[in-house]
Amino acid sequence: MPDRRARRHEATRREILAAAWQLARERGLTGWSLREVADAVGMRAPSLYVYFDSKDAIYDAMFSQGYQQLLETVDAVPSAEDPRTLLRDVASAFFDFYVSDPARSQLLFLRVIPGFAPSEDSYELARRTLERLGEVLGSIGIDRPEAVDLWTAMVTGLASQQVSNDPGGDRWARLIEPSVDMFLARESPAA
Amino acid sequence: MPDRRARRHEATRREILAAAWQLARERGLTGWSLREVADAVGMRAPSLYVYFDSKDAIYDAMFSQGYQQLLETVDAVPSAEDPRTLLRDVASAFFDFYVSDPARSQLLFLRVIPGFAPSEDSYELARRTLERLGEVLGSIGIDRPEAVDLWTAMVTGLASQQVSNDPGGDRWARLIEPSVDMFLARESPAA
DNA sequence: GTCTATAAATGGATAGAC
DNA sequence: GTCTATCCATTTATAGAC
Repeated sequence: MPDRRARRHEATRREILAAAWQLARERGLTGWSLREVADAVGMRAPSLYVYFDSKDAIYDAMFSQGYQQLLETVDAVPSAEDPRTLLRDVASAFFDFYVSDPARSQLLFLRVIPGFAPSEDSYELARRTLERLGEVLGSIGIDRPEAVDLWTAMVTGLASQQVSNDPGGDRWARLIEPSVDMFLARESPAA
Repeated sequence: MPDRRARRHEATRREILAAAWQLARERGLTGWSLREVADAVGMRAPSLYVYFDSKDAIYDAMFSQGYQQLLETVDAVPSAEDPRTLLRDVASAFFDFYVSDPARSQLLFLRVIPGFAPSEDSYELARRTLERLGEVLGSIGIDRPEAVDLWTAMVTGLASQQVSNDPGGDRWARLIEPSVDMFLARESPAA
């Protein structure tokens, strides 16, 4: 049972990540230091290096965790036969995901941190997550790559505008349904 | 003619801003220091304080300059009677503006710099610029606020995806025309 | 695994001579 | 207006004792 120590180690890693997320939400994705993370978990900064090789390694773990959460979010959308229903549900889920944590969205969807690039593994997870999103759209016949690209642009655009220009409001949230209708009118006129 | 000195002062300010833009493009919006800006213009860092009160003051001037450029970009779009033509031109102009300088786009459209907020004046310029954009859309009958919001979300979404997921390519650029058609099909079915 | 101590660098900003 | 000198804070990261 050598797992005892390994499990504790993993738990502490998670605790550190949770503290980093909290700080990122409060002061911006790049607005926190290792000292502050250490304080938040009751450690001194150097001790963090037992769990992460560098600050960028923390960002990388956050990146990975964020895409894991997105994957779960996508998978949690109830399947539906009706394209309109499914599209609305997926769009809402993604929109909420994006808006509920703008710092996370900056990390996952924008290149905001100077010098940081996700590791190979993390990038692969991101790729798989977006691929899954494509599969969900494919399940209702949206399978042209251009259609998928158009859909992602539309939904990320709505969410990004909501965050930047009406934080806390619903000015762009209210446009999800009209957008879905607009999209469907083009992509599956039969429906 | 006390302008001599004032004009030189203004010219140096512009030179400093140009250096800051250059560094922002090369190393990311927040990936540069005052020392580096000073080096780039052949000064020492403290001398910059003759021209700007702080680093945030430089960001504020960049913010203002960026929206000024966007205003000019919008105004440079040839007026057209045909909605489809005008929408395509405005969308392309905005898309190019966004994609051609991602660091500028982060500054203007995303809240990326911890602790920085534009001054009252700069914010007012931003507001006026976006208002102008609304007027251009209004000139072809797109005047419902929801329609304008939907349009901005769509175009910023396309540009943002282009920058993040296919830098240097045209994967989302090719979707501008289809997007405009999709939008028009909804907003002015008569056309 | 956690600590103290400290390196080593960098950051923005100020004081004061010239 | 520009400089040198320097402050003072902060940062990430390492060394080594416990």
